Amino acid sequence: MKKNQSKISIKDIAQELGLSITTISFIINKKAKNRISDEVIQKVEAYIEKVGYKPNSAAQSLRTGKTKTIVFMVEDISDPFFSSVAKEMEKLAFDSGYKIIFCSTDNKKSRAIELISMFKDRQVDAYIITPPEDFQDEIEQLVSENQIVMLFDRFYRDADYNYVVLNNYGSTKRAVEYLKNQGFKNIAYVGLKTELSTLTDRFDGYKEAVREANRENLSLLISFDDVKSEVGNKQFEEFLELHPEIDAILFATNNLAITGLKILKKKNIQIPEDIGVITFDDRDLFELHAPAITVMSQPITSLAKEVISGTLKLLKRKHSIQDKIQIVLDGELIVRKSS
Amino acid sequence: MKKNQSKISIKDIAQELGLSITTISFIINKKAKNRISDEVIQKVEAYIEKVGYKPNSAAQSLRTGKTKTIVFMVEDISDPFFSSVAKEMEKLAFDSGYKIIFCSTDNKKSRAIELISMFKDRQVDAYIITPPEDFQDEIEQLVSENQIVMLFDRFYRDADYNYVVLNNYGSTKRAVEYLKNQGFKNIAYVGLKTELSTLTDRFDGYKEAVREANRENLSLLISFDDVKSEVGNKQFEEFLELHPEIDAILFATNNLAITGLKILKKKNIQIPEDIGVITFDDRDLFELHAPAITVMSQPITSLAKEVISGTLKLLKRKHSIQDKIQIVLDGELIVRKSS
DNA sequence: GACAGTTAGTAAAACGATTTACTTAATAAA
DNA sequence: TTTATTAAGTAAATCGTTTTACTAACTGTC
Repeated sequence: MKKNQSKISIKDIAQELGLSITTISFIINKKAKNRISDEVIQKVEAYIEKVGYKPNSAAQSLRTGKTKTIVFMVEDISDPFFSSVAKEMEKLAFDSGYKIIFCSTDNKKSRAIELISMFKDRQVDAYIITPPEDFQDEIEQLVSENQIVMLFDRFYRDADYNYVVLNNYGSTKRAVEYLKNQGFKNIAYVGLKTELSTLTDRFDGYKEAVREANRENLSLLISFDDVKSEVGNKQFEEFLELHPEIDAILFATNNLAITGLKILKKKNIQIPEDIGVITFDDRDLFELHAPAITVMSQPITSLAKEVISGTLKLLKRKHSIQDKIQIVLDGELIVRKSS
Repeated sequence: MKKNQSKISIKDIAQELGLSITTISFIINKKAKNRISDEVIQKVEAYIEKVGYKPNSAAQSLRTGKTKTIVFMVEDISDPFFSSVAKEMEKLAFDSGYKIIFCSTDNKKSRAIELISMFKDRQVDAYIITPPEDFQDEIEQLVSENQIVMLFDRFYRDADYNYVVLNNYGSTKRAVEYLKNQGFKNIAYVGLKTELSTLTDRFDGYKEAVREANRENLSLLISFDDVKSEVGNKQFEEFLELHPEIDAILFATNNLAITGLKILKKKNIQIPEDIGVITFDDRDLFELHAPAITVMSQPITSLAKEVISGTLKLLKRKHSIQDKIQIVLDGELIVRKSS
């Protein structure tokens, strides 16, 4: 009674109740209707409840080929945006009986390949991926192997995959137009030097907005690795010196904004008097900042909801040759003191 | 060649090479020495490499009872402290062939119980847990079922479990002493109303430090649910009004500090001229704040390293009746302008 | 040349579920 | 009474590993 209690299997239940394994299995899987009498069903269910039986998931996986596990391959799980989404996703998935495994690529292609290879061969039912740069071949490969793949945060405009992303183009355009309406004339864009759709779309939105306003394109693109380094700082400082006419800046990511705000503070530039500021992604830091920073915020909860419900929908499908799930959500402008 | 390629098993390899399943398995598991000829070993390894065979983990789990999975049950995965630790942990664990499943309890006992029940019965090799309040019985239960349990961030002083925690008592004491040495006289403590060791130890450290300095205990404890609400704001404001003598505040968590800084700003209290500030946990927000905030920072990387290496050590043990793994790390004081 | 000892390998029983293809008894239809 | 139909349940194969307990051939020793 001490050591043996460790595990109770379907077989034990069958033996105890004088039934066959098949019968128990049918009942557990709700396939007992028109096969097994209500009386027996009740008896078995009561017994299962009583002893707290839980099926062994390894055995289930082996037999069915499904693991009830979803991988969420993210750029960086310690980034507040991704970790907030992750938290919401986790909850929704768990309630549907799925576990989520998170992993960070740091936007490194090699790391991402490594991770996918770890999960290959059916250890996982679906992949939710924020692909690093130059990753379309790997996505294509995964899809061609009939894996379920959902892209998140970034996607490939020319290819037909499942995705949930922000309307980066439109949201950026709206942000620039807001700045314009506030009376700012020379609006600069500080973004990342990358081919990720998230950032190229934001840049395109900016360019279109300034074009429509007959204004000059004043932009600085910093490479991903330099954002938090001295190199990035220097580039930003030089950019400011080169363009004294700038009276507002749109930062394309929260990390860029943090770097930028440090420099602005250092140079004693007043916000919003000297330069107005707006940035992507809300963080409590921006609310607390002096002055509080206007942001284009991503709808975390809705994004998470769409990603999970979409992925679960894909998991339920019999044939993969159906319409793709493609969701685009708008950002929300939260106006504060900085612009 | 198209559909059948889906999976390749040990059996296929055995057949293809005219060997037995056993032989292949031995070679894969490095148990072939003194059993199988080098020639055969080489041939098999080459073939495995060539076809890119990966063992089916469900079958392995079923047979061995191990899932190569660790659960990290955390208070809130979207909290920067926990998500930073999570990221480091994930990396270390993955490199040892373990997957990590994260989940958030929101410090709710009921949610934690729910989650544990989901993972019960060997779906998981080990639990890393930041227990919510009043959770010792559940931990005890888990341990008594011979599950591997590692407590993180908080622990039970009177019970003998595995844990990795910060030296909260000593770190807080040091922080107070630093304030004292900086010339602050009336040092207040703003903490959480909770029995979690993390917070009680910090409070104890504070009390001891002011006692040694023959100073008054000026403290406010806010309950967890009120921190980000109006109730919390009001309590803090009243506290300040009640104690105009306060010239420095130690915040016990970053969330408390954020709330507090908002109020201080609203009341136009100058930092550090009117009141000096120091808080637990470093966040980029504190560095960027005007003025930059002095913090008692937790050694994220070391904490993650200790947790994972400790857990892996436990996983390797044959007998659970060995010494517990109990690690206590010191915080690092990062001095900035606020004190 | 008989015996033990080593070397190189294999057969087969698990692990715990799911599922197909039965059996048997009772009922309804002809 | 015979036959077809339905209801209620079960036997056994299978998923892909790991591992125990073997066999068979060879080597060396006395």
